[in-house]
Amino acid sequence: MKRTNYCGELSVSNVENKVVLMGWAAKNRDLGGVLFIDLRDRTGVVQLVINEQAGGEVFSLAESVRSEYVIGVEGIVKKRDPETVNKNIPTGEIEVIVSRLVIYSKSETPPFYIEEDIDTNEQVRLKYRYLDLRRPDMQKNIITRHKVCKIARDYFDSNGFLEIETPMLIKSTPEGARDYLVPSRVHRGSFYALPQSPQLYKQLLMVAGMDRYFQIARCFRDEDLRADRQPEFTQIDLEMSFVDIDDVISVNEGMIAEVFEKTIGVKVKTPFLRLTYKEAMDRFGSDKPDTRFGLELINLSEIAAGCGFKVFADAIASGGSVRAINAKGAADRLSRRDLDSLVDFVKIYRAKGLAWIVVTQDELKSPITKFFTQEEIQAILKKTDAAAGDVLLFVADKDNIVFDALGALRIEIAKRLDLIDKSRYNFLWVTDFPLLEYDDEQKKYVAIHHPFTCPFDEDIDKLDTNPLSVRAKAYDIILNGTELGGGSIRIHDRELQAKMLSLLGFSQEEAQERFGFLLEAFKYGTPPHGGMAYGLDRLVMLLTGSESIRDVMAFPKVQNASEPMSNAPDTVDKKQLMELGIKIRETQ
RNA sequence: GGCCCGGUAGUUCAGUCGGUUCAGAAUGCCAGCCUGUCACGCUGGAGGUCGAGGGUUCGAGCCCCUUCCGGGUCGCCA
Repeated sequence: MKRTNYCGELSVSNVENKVVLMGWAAKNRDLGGVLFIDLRDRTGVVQLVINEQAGGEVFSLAESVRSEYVIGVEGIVKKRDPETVNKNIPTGEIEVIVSRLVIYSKSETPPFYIEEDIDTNEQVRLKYRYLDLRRPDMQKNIITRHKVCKIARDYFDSNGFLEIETPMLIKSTPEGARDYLVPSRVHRGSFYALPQSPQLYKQLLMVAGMDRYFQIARCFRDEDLRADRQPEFTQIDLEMSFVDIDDVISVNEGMIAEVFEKTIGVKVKTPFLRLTYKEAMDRFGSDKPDTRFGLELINLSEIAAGCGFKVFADAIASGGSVRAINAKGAADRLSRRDLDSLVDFVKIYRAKGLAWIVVTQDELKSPITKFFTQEEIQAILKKTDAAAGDVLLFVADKDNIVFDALGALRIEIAKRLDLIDKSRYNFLWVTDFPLLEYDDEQKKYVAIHHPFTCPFDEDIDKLDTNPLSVRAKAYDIILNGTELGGGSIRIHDRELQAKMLSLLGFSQEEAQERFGFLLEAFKYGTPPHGGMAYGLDRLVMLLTGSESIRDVMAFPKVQNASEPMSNAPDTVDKKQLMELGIKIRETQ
């Protein structure tokens, strides 16, 4: 038998056609003299009908079919009687009257139902991932992922980009995430690293005159996992020559618009909103703000400076700030107990506490109002636009703690009060990031983006005098509070690159040792260039409405970075280790 | 590394104060019956290392300790 059609593609237009279908038996309904089987393949399900009188052999064979048997059938497509139409499935108007049936393989009873919206422990799903992936919603996710890749490829191709592969076995980079290392057999004691991103190679491709590059690139970072983070993930990576920020942004807005329209039919408006890093932090306490709801931060430092409440006054005196969120009209939805739990919530972010004022018609309920003068209280109420029914929530600390705590609190409150409109797709760019930050632990400057990011032209002078004030030509693209991707214009000047590396604490020798090949390349004519990279998995996660990146990866890893189906990683033969010159040392 | 949540039939879960009724439900599975079902129905049946180990107790699914596994999160992720 040779397949003629897919199950889900049959319709009334196929009525009276003789068809051959292949797939998995999803459900049997044995009524005695007539037997129904739902046949499922990638495209959907269709009902098979086997009548007893149609032929004893086919019927008895069909009676032995169990869930997930792989079968092939030949039959005639028939229109169903109106009273037997199933409106719940797309093929519900027709059915296939089976005349031949082949069982290609039997199946043990699967450990969970092969259907949408199962309520099964993820551990079990991952152990039997091939069964999980057989479920329609997982198939949809994987198909969407394929479409995104295809659309991105076509888009970049038609915009003059070349798809170029870069190596997976590369030199270890000293900064950034922890590398996955691969021992070299030939060079005993030496290691390759798996790429955290194709960063240096794509820049070298620009030096090589490829002009526009893209790649759907696998990347590796040996860091702890999250719902939206895997140690092995995929980037849509691109780089362009002779461009500045606006060029990169507009090419990418076009790509995103096309992806959203062609996958989920959402028309996104371009150009996207742009926020500077400073504005994003001031208003949302985050460099990846979710703008689907309000609850913006309000800076009360001016009012609180020198006030009678020591916690506030001290925070400001030591260079920090006091900021607040006004949860409008939430007074009757946030009980005293809820407020206590919010106090605990902000402590996760190292805030020492959370002060609050509940505004009612005739009084202010709060543990802190007694520390303020009437004037100060009035100023606070005015600045926060407080009205009866509002709840004001304050954090006072160093700026970064205030932002972390209130930024997270903002989202937490929005979730609890159900303020988020899930039908919206709020894209925005965050720009004007600082180039550097000071790492107290390492006692040195570190690049916020990476060491190849170009500073603002007008800030270059300040590299020597006030490095922390230098802005970077970097940009992140944010969707609904998730960082989808980011990039930058790169340094293309050898001197400036060398200066950056020295500012980051690399000695001349170290810089030469680690990045010598890049600096060397820059001697030979380097075009101005820049680009960006998307987290493909996150993008698909948002497109499919998935809660976890694992739901859009065929074979993801779990929190301890292992893979439950194959049980990777695993020990290897002594012989393999011998060849590599590796000995496992027991640690205590 | 820290914090929070979870682990009981194949699956999803309930299990009160530690005690008879505590080895339970639903679903799935198996068998029989059934000619229009589509969550088919009816009758019957099988199915358990209560994650593991230790402790307290006359007695532990339940209390205590240790440990393993999974999820979330902080740190980490240029």
